[in-house]
Amino acid sequence: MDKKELIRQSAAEVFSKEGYYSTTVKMIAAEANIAVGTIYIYFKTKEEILDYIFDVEHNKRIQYFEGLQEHSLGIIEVIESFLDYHFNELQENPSISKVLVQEDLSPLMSKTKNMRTYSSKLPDMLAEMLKKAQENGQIGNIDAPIVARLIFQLIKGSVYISQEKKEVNWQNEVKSQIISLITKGIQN
Amino acid sequence: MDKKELIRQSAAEVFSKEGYYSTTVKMIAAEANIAVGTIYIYFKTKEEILDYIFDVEHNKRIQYFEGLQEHSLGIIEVIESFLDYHFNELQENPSISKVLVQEDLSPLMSKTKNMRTYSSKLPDMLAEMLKKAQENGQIGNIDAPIVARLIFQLIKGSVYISQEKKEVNWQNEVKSQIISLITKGIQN
Amino acid sequence: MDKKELIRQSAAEVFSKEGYYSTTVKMIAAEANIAVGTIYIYFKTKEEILDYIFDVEHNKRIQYFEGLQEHSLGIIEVIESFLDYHFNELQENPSISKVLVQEDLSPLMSKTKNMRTYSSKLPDMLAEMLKKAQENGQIGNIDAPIVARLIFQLIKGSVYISQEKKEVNWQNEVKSQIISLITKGIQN
Amino acid sequence: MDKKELIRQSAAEVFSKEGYYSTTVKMIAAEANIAVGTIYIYFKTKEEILDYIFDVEHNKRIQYFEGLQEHSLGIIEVIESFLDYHFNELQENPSISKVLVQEDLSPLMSKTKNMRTYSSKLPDMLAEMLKKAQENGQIGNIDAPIVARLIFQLIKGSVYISQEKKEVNWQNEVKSQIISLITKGIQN
DNA sequence: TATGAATGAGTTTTCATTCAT
DNA sequence: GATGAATGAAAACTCATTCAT
Repeated sequence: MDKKELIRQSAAEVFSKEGYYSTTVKMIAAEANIAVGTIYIYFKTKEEILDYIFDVEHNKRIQYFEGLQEHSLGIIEVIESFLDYHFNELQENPSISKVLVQEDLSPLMSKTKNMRTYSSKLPDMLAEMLKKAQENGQIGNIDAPIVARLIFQLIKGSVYISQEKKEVNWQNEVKSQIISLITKGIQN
Repeated sequence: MDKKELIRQSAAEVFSKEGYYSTTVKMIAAEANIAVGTIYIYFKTKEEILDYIFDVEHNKRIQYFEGLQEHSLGIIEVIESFLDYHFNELQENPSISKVLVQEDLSPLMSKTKNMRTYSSKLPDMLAEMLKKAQENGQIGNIDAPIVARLIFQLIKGSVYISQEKKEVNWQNEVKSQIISLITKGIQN
Repeated sequence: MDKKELIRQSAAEVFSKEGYYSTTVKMIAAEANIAVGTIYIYFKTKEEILDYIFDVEHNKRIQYFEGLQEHSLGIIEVIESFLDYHFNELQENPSISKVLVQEDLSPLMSKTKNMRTYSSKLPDMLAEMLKKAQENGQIGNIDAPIVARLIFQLIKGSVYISQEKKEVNWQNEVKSQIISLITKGIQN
Repeated sequence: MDKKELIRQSAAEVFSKEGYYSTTVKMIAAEANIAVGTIYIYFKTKEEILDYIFDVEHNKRIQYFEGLQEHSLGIIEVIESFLDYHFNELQENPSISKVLVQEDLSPLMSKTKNMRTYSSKLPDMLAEMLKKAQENGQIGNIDAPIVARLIFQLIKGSVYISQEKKEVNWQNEVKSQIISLITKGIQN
């Protein structure tokens, strides 16, 4: 397997369990079954690993989002689709999702470029879509940029809420409640 | 002024600017104009300071919440009141609010007992109120515990969204959009 | 004893035995019987310790030199005096003298500011004195700046030559040969 | 070109710019356009490369010196010849000369055998010649071993002095001042 | 021979915590 | 109680050296 990829996944695994700051590079190396030095062949600093995790995941989401736009779906369906994607990822890659949410929610914590860049790109894309839906009369009179951000807060928050109970039913319930809240919330 | 209180506020100030892990005890001492050693008279560890910040703030909020219950307000008014309280705090004590949200959102990150305890207490209280409102027919058919949690995610998220622009108008707009989203979202 | 002074001397001791690069901060701490961390209270980096050693020693020499100028001595006496001072230091503080010479001779090695600044100041002062002596007809037709530098090379070199044999007689002989070489060398 | 020779020159190039300790084996490999592993086919350790540079250069000088002896020149001419050789090398192979002088001047720094061996061999040969010249009455009453060493200090020092200005004139002036200083210095 | 990814011991530096004053 | 110098464990990161290809 590609070493960089191995490191990315191992790092996410440990970050999600311990948090970025409590994770040592040695831990990541142990998780990946490689030597510390090897990590530094692929990444200049520990922070760069976190950056890379964001890079990859955000790009995946942005691409997914862009893909959605081509299908001329209603705004509700778009949000629903994205939530599906999100919950799917959460189940398949719980560690990476957790890292993504965890660190993204503390923008004050890290000064990394990537994190800042991405953390507004996705909401901005959604805002754009909300605006169009508004012009089409699909949804009510809302402040698109703010509501877009609120929606992402709900999506991110779902990671924590999901964690409280492990049952699949709970996760589905969380998703359906978010959908319901948003659907009704953006109507006129 | 009470030393413990001085430390709490100074710590919150620095935590909010630098994040918990990047803050050194020396920085807190400098901010408080006292010696490092003094901090260790009032707190056993650095983590205990963070704990204490949570302790105080959560208690304030819980008390405020309990106070609200006595006034037999409608659920929407309760939420609105709490949001008022929250945004007021955000303006008066931006640093403490930021710390509260920042570190609370990463339950995975810190192993502190207090934080875990509190982070579900407030949602549980709100869930209780939502349930009653539901029984009264005030609101629609929702999953109270989940929705309560989602509402708190929105409140927490508002700290970040508020930060994007400094204007008071923006803050008011954020608040009103949250209210609107929730109000419509929990109707039948 | 002053801690900074203790560190300076301990560092010089180890540097002189092992060389700057082969010396670890742990070694310095061990030599000084203190903890590594203590060193970092007084110095920001390992390099700063070297810098400080230079700072102190060069300043001593510059002051000594300036003191000599007030006594309106002949140029030969000045050089002789400085050599006396130099050999005296060499005997009393062999480690510091060695470090001084060792690292000063490798200007390419360290990019430190102090070292560069000082390493030409002393020769420049001597050049000035040589020039005046020349104008007075005390000495012959030489290129003052170059000869000043050559004289310092001889002085520095004497540290190594002195090391070959430990006998005091050898050291005296080295000194007297340097004096003789210079005295005759700068005559007409 | 011979690989070992290529490595020697590339290493000298980098050593002269960065100093021995700040040079990594990777840098040498990059300079030579070969792989790190290749270096370890020809040299067992990094130190051995430095050793080899000394080896080659000292041998060149010793051979040159031995060649001089066959021409039954006067001592002054011998020194002058050697200086010519030295300054010529300095212009043609500045990097190697710098390394030679830089690292050789710190016998305390490296524990290498070769360096120690050579650093006294050349002075010893010169001392021998001085002694004979003394017996012939060519020069005055000096301490041959010491003066021989002082002469080499001047030669080595010239590398640094030469560096201060790039003009050829300056280099010539340095050489002529050294000759003059020695010539007059060893007369009776 | 030649390669360069992998190794891990060893380095500098930081910082929570202690304790003599 | 208050101080802040001292501590040393632990962190991030480096780099000479090895070895499978």
